[in-house]
Amino acid sequence: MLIESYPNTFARVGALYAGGLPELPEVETIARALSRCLPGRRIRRVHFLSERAPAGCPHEIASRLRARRITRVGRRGKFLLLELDDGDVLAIHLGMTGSLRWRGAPGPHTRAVFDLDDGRLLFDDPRQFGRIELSNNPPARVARLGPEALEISAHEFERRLHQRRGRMKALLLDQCFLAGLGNIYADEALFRARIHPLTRPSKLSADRIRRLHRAIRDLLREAIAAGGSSVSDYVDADGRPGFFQFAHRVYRRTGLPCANCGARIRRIVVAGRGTHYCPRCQRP
DNA sequence: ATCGGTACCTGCACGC
DNA sequence: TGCGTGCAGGTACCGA
Repeated sequence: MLIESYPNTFARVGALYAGGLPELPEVETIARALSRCLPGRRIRRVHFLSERAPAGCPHEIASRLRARRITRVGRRGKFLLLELDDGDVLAIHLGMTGSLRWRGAPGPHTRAVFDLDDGRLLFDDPRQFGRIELSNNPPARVARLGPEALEISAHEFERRLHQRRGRMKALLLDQCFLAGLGNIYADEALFRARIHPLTRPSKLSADRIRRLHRAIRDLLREAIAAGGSSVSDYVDADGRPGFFQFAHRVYRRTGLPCANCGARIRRIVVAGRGTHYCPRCQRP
């Protein structure tokens, strides 16, 4: 989430935790916002406030970044990519609670400060799952990502599914299989496609797979549209009504009635993650 | 090779 | 009231 006033947003019903997990739509929204202000700017100085944030030696990264110009901002999966004028790429992963702020003051959870020739970018991350990595080509973690969730064709999606044998929920979370989905959108996509999270890919009909492919695409597009609209003036983008409502048909709605059939939403653990589904709409 | 489980981390909800 | 405990999850890593 790109936010201007950290404490303000943080106080907002814990939105950062309940629904602000940075998945593909959030990172895409941030990338679009940053691509309007970062390209062309030069990095004056980088300061890491946590040893954990940088993937590698913080002093070396800061030194290599000094005086570099940012040429382009992109996204790959959940990675934010800042391309530099010397060909290096700064890959930022927001982890679970990471956020970026433009032109604010450091707060209690600020882990990195990027002073630019005009402006300042802050990296906040309370739980410190986020990472900042600098490399002269796509980092290994980025290179081994699967196809983009929004770009894969239905045919390719089906082909890759048939190569795997795990549970559908675990598969959707696997970034090597498909890049961009997190726990929220995995649950929501399976609900839309009426697929039980424990289903194995070999049990799915071609029609069901096509429905899942479409569900993922529609879900992510809707989420980006919602995020994008509220972030057009990202500077005070700390209120985005409508976004989280749409996202939560099953996610963290345990015990509440299914919007489709009224059955109570159930919660199980799959691949170590809380997994929410409708026992009636999503039969095994 | 592939899969499932665990560690990392910290704010918060909950119970005694 | 205050403290301890468990939970949340993206990714790396480990062992089977």
